[in-house]
Amino acid sequence: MKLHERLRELRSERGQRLKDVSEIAGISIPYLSDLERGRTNPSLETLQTLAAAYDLSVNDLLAPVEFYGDASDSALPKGLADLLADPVLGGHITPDWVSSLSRIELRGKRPQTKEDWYDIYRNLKRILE
Amino acid sequence: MKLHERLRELRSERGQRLKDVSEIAGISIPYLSDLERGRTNPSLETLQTLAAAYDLSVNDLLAPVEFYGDASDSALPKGLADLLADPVLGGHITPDWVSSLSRIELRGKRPQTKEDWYDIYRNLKRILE
DNA sequence: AATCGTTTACGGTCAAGACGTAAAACTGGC
DNA sequence: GCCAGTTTTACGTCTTGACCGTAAACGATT
Repeated sequence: MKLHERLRELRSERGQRLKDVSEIAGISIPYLSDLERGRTNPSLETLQTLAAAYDLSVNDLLAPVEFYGDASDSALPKGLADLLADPVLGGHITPDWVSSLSRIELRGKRPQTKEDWYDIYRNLKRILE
Repeated sequence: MKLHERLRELRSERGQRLKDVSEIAGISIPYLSDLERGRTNPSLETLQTLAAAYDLSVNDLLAPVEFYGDASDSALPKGLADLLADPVLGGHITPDWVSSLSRIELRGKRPQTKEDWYDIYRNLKRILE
């Protein structure tokens, strides 16, 4: 997901108009429109005021955004790829689950084996679906 | 922690010189120095190349950085905040775990109750630690 | 002190962030 | 259909500040 898509998502999620966010954030309407269409990028300072307008931290605002060369989306975690390749255990796992699972990590550490991934998958599935 | 402190931290952690990072990232030495002293802020694009130079995602680079008006607590998923407030179940959960758990979602959906969060936490902890 | 390696200070430039105005694209009512 | 009102987009302009090059300052070693 690109940054400008994220920005539009946040606003439409809340059912706000450009005018509303513009007034809250103190940013002009045309510029907001430009940002949401990817015509230009916000400075870090503008990012902060936008995050504040949506009551988010900058980190949370950026969390779903894939930057070019992001380590996480270039390759699947090792064991997860194995799980997906396993027709019986992982053959039916959908792409949204893959992207959800791919984000799991603690200080750069991740599950290693396909069994571990499967275990996590089943546990999350039980709770989230 | 300010962004410029974070940048200096990353470089000194790795024992690199301005020259080293400069060559890896393709950024001039004086400008790197400026960034690390807070004389100027990087553009989002420069942030990405810096994150790549340190082999981090942009989110991980920014994770310890406190922006003005950070509202990270308000962005915590509902039940997760409850879990953290629970002294016996969640009192000992560390910040890196919180940020790790916060990323869990499927198509915008997340665990709702503190019991669900705790269940996931224990399951992940067993595998990741 | 002199030389070498590293970091900082300082100006200049030019891309692009941000805005204002105005046109375009909806939306609903008549 | 047409028209009024609202919301979004296109475009031109200004101005800030990101980024660089050069040179000076700092430090260590001999």
